[in-house]
Amino acid sequence: MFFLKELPTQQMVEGYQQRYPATDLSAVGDALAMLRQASVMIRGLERYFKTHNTSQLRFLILIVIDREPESDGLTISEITDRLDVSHPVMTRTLQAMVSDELISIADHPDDRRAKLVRLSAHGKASLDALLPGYFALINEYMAASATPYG
Amino acid sequence: MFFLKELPTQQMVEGYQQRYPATDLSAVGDALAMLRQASVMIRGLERYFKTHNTSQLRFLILIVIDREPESDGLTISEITDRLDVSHPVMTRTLQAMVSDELISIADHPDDRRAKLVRLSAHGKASLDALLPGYFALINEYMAASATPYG
DNA sequence: ATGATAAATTTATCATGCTAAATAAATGGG
DNA sequence: CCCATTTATTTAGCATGATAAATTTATCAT
Repeated sequence: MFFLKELPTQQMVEGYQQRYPATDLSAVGDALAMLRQASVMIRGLERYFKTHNTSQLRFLILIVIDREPESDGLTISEITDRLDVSHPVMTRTLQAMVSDELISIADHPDDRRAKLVRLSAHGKASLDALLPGYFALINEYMAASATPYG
Repeated sequence: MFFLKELPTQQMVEGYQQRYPATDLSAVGDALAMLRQASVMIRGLERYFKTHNTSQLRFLILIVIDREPESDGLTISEITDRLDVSHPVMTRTLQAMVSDELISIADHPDDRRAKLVRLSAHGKASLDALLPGYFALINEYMAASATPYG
């Protein structure tokens, strides 16, 4: 998360420029603006998920399972590979999602170390219920941030 | 933080489009790409701060105090207003920074509820030591993500 | 076969974000 | 002046991210 509410003024960045001449000023300004915009959006999305008693991570877990319909479930490691979180966080989150009956976790038929995670009907329904609001919210944020007049 | 490593393919987004026709597809694609880019950058920046025994929040606290040289310190609320974190997080972080002698916290002369936070010489030196690498890292990320050939 | 190494998952613990509520001081209307 | 409200900060406790290390099973070279 990036916390700075008011980005540095041009003047301030130029002050740093004098001290650190190798810096590409416009790149820094663009980067800070992007970090701020992304942070505001992520906050908005997390708020949306929270009002639906879920979280972005849970939502993305549902998505990555759902978007590979040809495979019969994914292992925990496969899900972790596709999402940039640590294994312990994945373990804990999946266990909570089993409690909430969004997914099922079964033994892997070919590898006794591994487990297969599958969407439940409730999980699939939950994903379908979340998607329209998710897309709508993203569209709102992008429309709000579009530069007027080009 | 946005965790999805591989963004949805065009095909997949179009699949959703059929189900949710009001969605602006290109805006969603742009948004997901931005969220991912920002997340990767924030991770890189946090890693940078961690190798210097600090964090992005501490760094930004130093910055917001430093960038108002005309005022003799800021109150805790003023710092919190400029950075988008909760008051309890600010309290805890400032206390740790006092322990590390990066800042000083003194009674406010005009308001006994409030406190004045000032940079110490060590805090100022620490900020100066962090800035070049910070700008360099941002430049790297922005250069890496610039679209080749336009 | 067996012993070393690698892979999948979990446990333990820490770090850092949050909200709700407590405390203390300032402010402002009667 | 005094009480109600507001403001500044802190305390308490929860949620969710991380890393390090443990456990179990698989793989592979001998």
